[in-house]
Amino acid sequence: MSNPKDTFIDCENCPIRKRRIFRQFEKDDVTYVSKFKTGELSVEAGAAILIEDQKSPHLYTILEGWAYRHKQIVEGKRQILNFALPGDLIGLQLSVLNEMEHSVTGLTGMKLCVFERSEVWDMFKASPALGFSLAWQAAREEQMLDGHLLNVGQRTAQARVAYLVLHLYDRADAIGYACNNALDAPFNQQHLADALGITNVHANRTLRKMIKNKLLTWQDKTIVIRDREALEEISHYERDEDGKRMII
Amino acid sequence: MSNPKDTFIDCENCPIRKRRIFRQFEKDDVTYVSKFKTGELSVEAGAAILIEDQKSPHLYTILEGWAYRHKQIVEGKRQILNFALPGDLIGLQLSVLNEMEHSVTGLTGMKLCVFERSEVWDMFKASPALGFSLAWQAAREEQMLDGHLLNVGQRTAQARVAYLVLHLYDRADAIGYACNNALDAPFNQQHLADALGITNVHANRTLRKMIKNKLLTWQDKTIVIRDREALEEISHYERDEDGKRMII
DNA sequence: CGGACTGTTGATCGGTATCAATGCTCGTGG
DNA sequence: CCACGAGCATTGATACCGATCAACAGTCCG
Repeated sequence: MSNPKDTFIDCENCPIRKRRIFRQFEKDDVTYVSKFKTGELSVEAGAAILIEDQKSPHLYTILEGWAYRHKQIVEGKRQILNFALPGDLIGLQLSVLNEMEHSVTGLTGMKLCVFERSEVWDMFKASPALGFSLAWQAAREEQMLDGHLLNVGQRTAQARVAYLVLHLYDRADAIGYACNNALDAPFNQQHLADALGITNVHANRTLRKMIKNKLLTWQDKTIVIRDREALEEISHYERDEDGKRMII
Repeated sequence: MSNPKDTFIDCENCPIRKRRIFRQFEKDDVTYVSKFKTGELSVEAGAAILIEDQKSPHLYTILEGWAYRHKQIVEGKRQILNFALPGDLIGLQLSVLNEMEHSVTGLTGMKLCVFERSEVWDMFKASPALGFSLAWQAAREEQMLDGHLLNVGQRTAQARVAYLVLHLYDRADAIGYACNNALDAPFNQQHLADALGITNVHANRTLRKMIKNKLLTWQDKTIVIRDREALEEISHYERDEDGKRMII
C-alpha cells in the first residue's frame, strides 16, 4: 500500500505558495507546514466546509476554488461576509477563539489543505513565522471586512456593486482567476445581493442598469469590466498596492 | 531625576490584566510584555490615535477610555467600524500588515500602553503566547466585524440599534463600564448613526420610538436597557458566553 | 450674550423592499 | 425526444423605509 500522503501536493512545491505574490518562507518553516498539514480535502461545488456553531477539528488553506463565509439571522436573511480564494485560510476564528460564528460554503469544487486545530498552539511555539503568518491572515481579513462594512454601510447599490466587482477582480487577478478585465465569477446574483445587503431583485435592476451603461458585462459566469475608471469613480475604490502576502 | 518608567503601571500589577475575564499569562510572558511596553500615553477626549494612511511607529493597548475605529469614503460619508474598550489592541493591522486603512479616535480621555511596532516580530519569536494573543485579538475583532456587517447588511434600523446597544452593553459590562443595565455611553447619536449606516436624523427618530416603547432610555450620556428581552427579540441578538479573553 | 454642538421634528423625495408573474436554461426521467 | 421541474434572471406595480432639506430648541461654554 502506498502512503496516501505521497499523493499530496507537498508544501515545498506547492503551486500556490510559489506564486510571486506570496512571501517565501525559510526552509525550516516550510518543513513545519508540511508536518502541520495532515491531509487534503476535495469537495464538490456547494459543499459546506464549516458550519456555524459546529466545532470542526480542522482548519484549511484553499488550494483551488472559491468559497464564501456567511452568517444568518433567520431563514432568508443571510449576509455573505466575504469570499475566499486560493491561499486564504478557512477556520481562523475557530483555530484561535475556539468558536465558530459563521459558516463557510464552497462556490465551486474545491481542493483544501487540511490542518489540525489542536496543533495551532504548537505551531506558534515551533515556528514564529507561521504564527505571524496566521496573525497576518487575520489582520488582512479584518481589513477586507472593514472595506465591506464601509461598502454596505455608506454606499448606494450601484456603488456597492462597483466596489465589490473591483475588489473581487483584483483578488482573483492576484491568484490567476481573472485577467484582461474578465473575472471568472462562480456566484449568482443572489450571492452578490447577500454580500451587498440588498435584495436579489434590486441587485438585478442595478446590474441591468450598469450593463446598459457599459460599465461591465456578466454572461456565462464571467464578469467583464468594461470601464474600470468609471467603476472606480462611482465607488471611490482604490486598488491597494500588492505587497507580498503570507500563506500557511 | 526619577526614571519615568517608574511611574508606569507595571504589567504584573496591571488592573486590566488582573480582571477575571482575562486569561492570565505565565510569568515569563508578563515579563516580556513589560519589556515590550515602552511608554504610556494619555490623551484628551476626541484625540486622533491613529490616522488612515499614516504609519505610526506605535501600537497600543487601551488602559482606560473608549475609542472608535472609522473609515471615510468622502467628506461626510463615514463608517464607524467598531468601538474599542480597555484591553483592546489598537493598531493591530498596522503591526502585521504594515498598512493603516482606517483611523482610530478617542471618545473619552484615554490612557494607553505604548508598544513599538518594530518589535512585534521579535515578540513572536520571544513569546509564542504573546504572538498567539495578538492573533487572538485579531480573530476576535474579525468576529465582531462579522456581527456588525450582518447587522448593517440585513437588519432594519430599529433592530440595528437594538443589536448595537446590547453588544456595547455586554462589552462594557465585561470590563466594568456598565452595570445594572446602565451603560456609560460617551458617544452621541451621530456616532451611533455612523456605526449603523443610517443618518443621524433617522437614528434619532428610531431612538425616540424605542424610548417611547420603553425599550431603553438615553439621558445624560447614559443608556439604560429597560427591556432586554424585547431588544434581543427584535435583533435576534445572542450574548456570547464569556470565556477567558486574551490581552497583550 | 452669542455661538457651537447636539438633539428634535416636519415635509418631501427617492432608493430599495416586497409581491407577483413570466421567461430562460439546463438537467432529468418518462 | 419531449415534458417537466428546479433554479435563476427579469420585469412590473406598489409600498415603505430611510435620506434629504430645513427649521428650531436645548445645553454648554467662552
